[in-house]
Amino acid sequence: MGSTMHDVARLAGVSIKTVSNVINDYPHVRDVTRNRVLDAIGKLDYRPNLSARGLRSGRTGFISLVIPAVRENYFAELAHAVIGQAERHGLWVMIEQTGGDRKAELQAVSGTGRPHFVDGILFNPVGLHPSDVSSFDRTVPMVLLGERIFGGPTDHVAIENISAARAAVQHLVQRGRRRIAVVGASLDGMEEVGSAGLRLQGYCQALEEAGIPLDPDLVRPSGAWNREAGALAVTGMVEEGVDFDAVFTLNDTLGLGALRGLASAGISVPEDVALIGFDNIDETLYSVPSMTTVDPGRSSIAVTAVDLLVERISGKGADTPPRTIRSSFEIIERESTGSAAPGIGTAAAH
Amino acid sequence: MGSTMHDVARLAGVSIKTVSNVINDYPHVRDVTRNRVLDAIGKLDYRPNLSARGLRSGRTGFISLVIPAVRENYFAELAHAVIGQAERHGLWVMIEQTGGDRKAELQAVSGTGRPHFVDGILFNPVGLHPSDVSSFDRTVPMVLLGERIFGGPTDHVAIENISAARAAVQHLVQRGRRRIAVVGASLDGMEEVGSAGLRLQGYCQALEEAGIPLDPDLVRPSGAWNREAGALAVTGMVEEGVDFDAVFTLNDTLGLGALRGLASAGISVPEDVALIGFDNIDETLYSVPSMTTVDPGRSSIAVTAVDLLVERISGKGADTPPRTIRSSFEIIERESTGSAAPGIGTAAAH
DNA sequence: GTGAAAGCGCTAACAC
DNA sequence: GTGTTAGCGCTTTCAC
Repeated sequence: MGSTMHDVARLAGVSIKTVSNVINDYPHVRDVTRNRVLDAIGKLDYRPNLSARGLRSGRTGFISLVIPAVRENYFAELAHAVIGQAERHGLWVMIEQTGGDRKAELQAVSGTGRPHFVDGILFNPVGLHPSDVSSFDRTVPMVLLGERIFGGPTDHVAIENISAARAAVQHLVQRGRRRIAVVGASLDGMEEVGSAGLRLQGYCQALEEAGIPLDPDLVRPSGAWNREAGALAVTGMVEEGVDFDAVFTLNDTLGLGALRGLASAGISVPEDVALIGFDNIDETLYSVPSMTTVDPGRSSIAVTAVDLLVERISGKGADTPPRTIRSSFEIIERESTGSAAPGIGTAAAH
Repeated sequence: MGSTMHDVARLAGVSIKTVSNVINDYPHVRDVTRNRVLDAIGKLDYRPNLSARGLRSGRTGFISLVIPAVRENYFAELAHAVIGQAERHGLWVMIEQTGGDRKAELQAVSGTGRPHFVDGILFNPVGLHPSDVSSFDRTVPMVLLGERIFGGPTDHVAIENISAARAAVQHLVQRGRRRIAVVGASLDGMEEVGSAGLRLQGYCQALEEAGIPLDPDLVRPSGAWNREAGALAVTGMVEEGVDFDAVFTLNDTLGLGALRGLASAGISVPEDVALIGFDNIDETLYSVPSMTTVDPGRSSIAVTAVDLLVERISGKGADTPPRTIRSSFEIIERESTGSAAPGIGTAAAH
């Protein structure tokens, strides 16, 4: 083990309290004393023991970020933003992965079985039912990200899934597309309040507004939201001879896979088929063709969420009722919906 | 605060020691007693306080993974693998980002100023000099990942940068390419032992073996190893009228950017220019065209590294000298170097 | 097989 | 402005 406060105090010829004062930036310490202490700290290579501090103060300086998987780009970028903002508040972030599984999410967030450790939780649910809010851990502050789970006991930074998805489809409609496929959800799941259900609702609303009838053949479920599923969804449509001139993938990763699938099928984007994604992950800028997508305001989500959490942790506004902040989205137009005449290729073959 | 061991002990009608025994799976506890304790734990929703446990036992159950940025796909995938393997040993992982900056890396890993907390450190250096090993924190077990920094005081899971890079270039040579550009390093930095320098050495060796003279115009430095830099590097060559029929990007992200840049320039891959990357990140499978790359054996690196670290933490083999494990690499051939006649396009214009 | 008690390193009253 | 001291919740040695 390393040296302790006592060692530092002894070497500096002061009491342990003074050492503590210096470390915690307590203002009323004379410069001479402070320097003596800092000297001793340097000499001994002293580092505070976080366990002891946590035990005593009830604060550990850690928050946890509960997400499906860092490996998914959207969450990697979210984590990046969260870590950065947390650092500004002097907080460390530990990442807890759930795999998007409802049970694992409940486990992570109900606190059951989880040792008591973090000062707060940032939670991006994916598989949860709205009724699950009742089993949230109430003993530690929590902020919800992403989904809109209304009436929960916690603060919530919500993505405007429905209106953002509607805007995405409107973007395609405005470019003359009529046979717009959606990848990543099934009509059965539309009642659900996860991203899938909500974004699908937005899709339906946009079609209705444009007077385009809903064609079930164009609604393509996909198990996971990964590249493989995206590729399979579009090649599936091609094999089945489904006629389509545009694709709205419910996230960018599906979109990147779809782009890949379309290329394999010899379908050119955006000439034959236009494509729009959702998330604005880094890669969409560098795909071939670059991908039009919906930016859900990820970095502002991270900043807002961390700030809300810090406020709750600090106890300020303990009596403030749960707040819901809606993040603002934006369509980022790139090549995959750019220019060119719509509806040739597979669509023309119809 | 939640309930403590005392509460559980009182409710179960046993002593605090017995509760501790149950929690820590101490074998000699009667089933009746154990069940009574477990009941009480359930009723009180008791969760052990990790700070207290850490303070008392000297173990926190956390290891830290020090990487440039989760946001970079390679590291996101590495983190994923590490978290999974750590879980198997009952360890949590906290991610520390350095931005690839030498100072930040030293800071993260020298321990100076960092509170004493984790049981072990997994460190993937990127900007470090070999001499920096002297300032490593020796008070906590550490395993180095990736670079080959010889003679350090720690275990080390090394990527075979030189031979893997040589194999990548050989792969291009075998497909008839002669004007092979390399993106991501400069000849000035070849003496350095970072990934860039080592991989560049492999490039040079392969050329020499193939009897291809080194053309400085084909060695393209790039500040960062991101998509943008990859795109700029290839468009830069096109604008300068440099003749090339293949590109070796020192990582996949550069490669994805290069693919994008080549597409923008109207150069087709692999017909005009073949491309090979390094890392085998998920996306290379779904890029258009799919990307040939070097798989450095990431998941086995993660498993090996965590296992080595756990061994050091547990104190087993405390007298074992530092070990270096070399991970085995593999060329994953995909479309970007597949088929087709080499050296047309820009190369033919030469 | 279970209990009593010491103490890990720190923070925060409270004295002075 | 600095020192004394109690105790956070747990593990662990040692009795019994």
